[in-house]
Amino acid sequence: MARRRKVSLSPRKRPEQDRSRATVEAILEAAARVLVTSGYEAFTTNHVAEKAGISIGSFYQYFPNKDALLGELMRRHIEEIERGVEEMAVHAATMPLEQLIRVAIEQNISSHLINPELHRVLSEEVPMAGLTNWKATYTRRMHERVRAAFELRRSEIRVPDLDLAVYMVTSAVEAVVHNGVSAREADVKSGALASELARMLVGYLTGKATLPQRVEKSAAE
Amino acid sequence: MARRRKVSLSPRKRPEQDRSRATVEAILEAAARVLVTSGYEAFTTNHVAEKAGISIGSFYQYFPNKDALLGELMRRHIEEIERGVEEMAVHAATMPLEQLIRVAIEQNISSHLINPELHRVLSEEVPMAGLTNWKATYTRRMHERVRAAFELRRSEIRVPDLDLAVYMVTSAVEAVVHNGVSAREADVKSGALASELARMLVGYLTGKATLPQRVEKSAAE
DNA sequence: GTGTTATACGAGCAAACACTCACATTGAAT
DNA sequence: ATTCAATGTGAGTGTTTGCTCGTATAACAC
Repeated sequence: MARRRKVSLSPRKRPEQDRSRATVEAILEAAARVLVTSGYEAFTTNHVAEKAGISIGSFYQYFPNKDALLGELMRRHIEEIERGVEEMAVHAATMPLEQLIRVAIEQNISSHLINPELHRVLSEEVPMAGLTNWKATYTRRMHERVRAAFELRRSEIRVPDLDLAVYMVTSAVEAVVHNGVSAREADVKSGALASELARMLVGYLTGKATLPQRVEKSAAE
Repeated sequence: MARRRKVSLSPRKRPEQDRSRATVEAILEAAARVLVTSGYEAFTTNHVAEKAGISIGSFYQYFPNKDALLGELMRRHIEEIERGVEEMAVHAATMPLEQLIRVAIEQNISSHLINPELHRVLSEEVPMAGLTNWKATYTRRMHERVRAAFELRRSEIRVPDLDLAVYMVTSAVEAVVHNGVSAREADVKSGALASELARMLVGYLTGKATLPQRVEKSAAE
């Protein structure tokens, strides 16, 4: 691997005409496709350029280096997720805790289903060293959001340390959903995983555990 | 990066004399040290050999390729963890559910504290492609263990689907502890994280949530 | 001692890959 | 029609790095 020299992550040149904007989009699409179908191992600048149907020279007209491409890809992916979260948050602002939890879990599941394999590769395979850590920023923002929502419902919540509770809940939801998308696909689709997770978290937060509902033979979706 | 040719992961040659056994140990120690101090990026065969104080030629006497070194490192790490789990399991075989959960959580925390940074690098940075997936095997074994423990206590547990519950519990514990070791270090040390996690899981499994205990100003440990 | 095997060495090979550069083509404004 | 900036090209360069192989030394057997 040749040493990466440049640290700049911003594009070398702004595309001005439609032709070049299309080139940039083609690169980003090909990049996502390569990651999804062949994993990070096959993610080389030459390979992406080839799959995008452009020359390697054109690639470096718009991206200063490989990391910049990865960064842009990740930025867009997170942007897409946060759009969904934002919508949900507005809509759910006044919901009671129990319903809020349920809606938030379903929102998280939707995020994971936008492009599951891309999401998996981006969060598991791509080495974070050397590129702005989008994930950490996303986690922090999510933490703040959840904390605010909990504070509005503080009287219902019985935990010794609200910050710790926020950490527990976000960490558990993310892991259970993230792994569940591949390991418990059926339960994700039927809604069983979401139900169980909601029950777990509501019980934890309110101190009043609810008994599991009988789940119908999944006539869902 | 030169293409990796060999697929064999077993050592090329067995060390027979003490001298060579020491070489192998030196390599493995240096490898762990490199991963911990400089991350996977700096993990090159030449670099590891240099840090181990041996020549690159000697390295390839005992490891057919780079992945074999990573594999052996991971195998040993998981072996160490499973020794601890095994001990705990014997000791906790007849405990009531609540206590079992608590002990298991503390066991998981111990595992993460053996060598936290090595554990982090191995599970987050090292690319799994091309090396026997130890993690999947470990997860499967853990799943079976937990399932057996739950079946022994089936009457206390109120969930619609035991397998799903096993997945939820293992997934949540692993994530909360794994991330907690770096993100909530103080709460891990004080035991607050373990308490909260236990409360969460017992409530989820039994349907009877316990109220949070007043946690003393952490005179713990 | 002599022969044999295990161990150690490290210069250098071959492939991979990020990235450059000199040149070609396109498009739009004048 | 001419000009010039925007865009596109791909062979080639420099570097990294996994790994080999010819050779040297140490340990052991007799």
